[in-house]
Amino acid sequence: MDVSAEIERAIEEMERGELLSTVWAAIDEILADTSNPPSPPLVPAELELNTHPQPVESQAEGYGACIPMMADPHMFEQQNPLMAAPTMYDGLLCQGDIIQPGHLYSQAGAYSQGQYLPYLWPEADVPTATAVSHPAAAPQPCNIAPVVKLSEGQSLRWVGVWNGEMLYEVIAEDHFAPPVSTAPPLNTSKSGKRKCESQQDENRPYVKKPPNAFMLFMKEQRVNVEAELNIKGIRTAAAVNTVLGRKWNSLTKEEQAKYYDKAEEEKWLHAQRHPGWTTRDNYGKKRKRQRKVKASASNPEEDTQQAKKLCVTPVQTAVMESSSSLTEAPHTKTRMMEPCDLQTVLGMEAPQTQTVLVQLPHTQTAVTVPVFDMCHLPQVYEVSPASWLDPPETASTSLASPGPLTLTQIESTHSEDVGGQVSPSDSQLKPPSSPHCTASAALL
DNA sequence: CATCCTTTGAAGCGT
DNA sequence: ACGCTTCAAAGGATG
Repeated sequence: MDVSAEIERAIEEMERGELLSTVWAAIDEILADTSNPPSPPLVPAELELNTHPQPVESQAEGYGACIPMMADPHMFEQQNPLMAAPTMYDGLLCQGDIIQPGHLYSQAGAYSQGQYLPYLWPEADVPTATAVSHPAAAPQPCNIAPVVKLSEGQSLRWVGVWNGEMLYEVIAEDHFAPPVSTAPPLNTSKSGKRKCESQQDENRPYVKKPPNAFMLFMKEQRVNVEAELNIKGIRTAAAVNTVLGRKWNSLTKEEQAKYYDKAEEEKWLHAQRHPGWTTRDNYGKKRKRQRKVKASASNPEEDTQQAKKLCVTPVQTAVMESSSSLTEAPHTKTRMMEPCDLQTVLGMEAPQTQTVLVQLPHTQTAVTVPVFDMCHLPQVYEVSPASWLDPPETASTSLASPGPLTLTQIESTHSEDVGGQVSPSDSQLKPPSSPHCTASAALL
């Protein structure tokens, strides 16, 4: 017997409010199974969500290094084309006051030098319109990390993205102390040198710049060029790079565009993994020998101070991801996050997960209230766009024609899967290229 | 062992 | 705004 079909049929016969209650009851039930102490009361259908800026304390580092939610309430007022359609998350989380991925990104804004990357949460001085446009048409997040209030004394706090999915932690309101990150340094370069000076001071990894288009091209073509040059007895990297530079310049715009797109994608991912990071953090850390000698000779202590100053950004983990019609945005593709990245985000081992797909009525996309229980068998709920289950539609028709409400128990995945880079998003229900917006929650 | 060399592009920095 | 500097990758060469 197909359990999913049975559930779907039962759901179709239910009233909406009853259904929502049932959904949340199911969620709560799993929470109760996986949490200790017991889960809070059932969340009412009129789920209260707090999208206003939430002061987050004790998050300067580690797992809790969630973004400072210093947001501007007006950010949610920014119009996104997606929002012209029926609200995503309608009913469950929307009602005009819920997490709306489309609102997590602002539309307008220039990506200018010296400002912030699209996905950054500057510490204090960001005006409302700091949002940046992703050159590759990615949506832009606003400077908000919403806190979803689940019920009395319990909320979801966004902690980052894992495998392209939003991760939330379930937080008790009296339990805001985040675990200390055990994430290993991200610098996996074989040399291990050139770490940020302040890393040792603040135990923070040196985050390298994302590669630009040419770097990606070099990476891809290096082997070929090396093979060619090796025949001639030329093996120095400098010589190879010279050839690669010529090859790059001989490419057509269309050929180069592929690498520019990829670079934008890499940049976006990089910012997802390292919110708050800018190239400024590395600036001056890798000086030429001459400069370094000069600097250290002049005032080494000042250098150290400068290094500290340059690397003040905490490891922030909150990243939002949009979805829907922005199917061409690089970030909408299915991605694998290394276990160590998950550690960076969550500050702990990749959890075992159980996934539930919830498709909401009158919605084209639904919200996720997935839960990671780090102590027991974690539960992950995944709410996916209706398009995952329905035949392909255009974005507009999909928005205009809400799909049926379904609640599907998908499957359980285990930490081995995560370690093997199989994530909740790898559910067979989801076409890899489908737009999606999901969230996960860590239950602490 | 740290840095140079060599390329292009992105971004920081100083003027 | 403009120009210069730094850093991304690579690995042999150099100090």
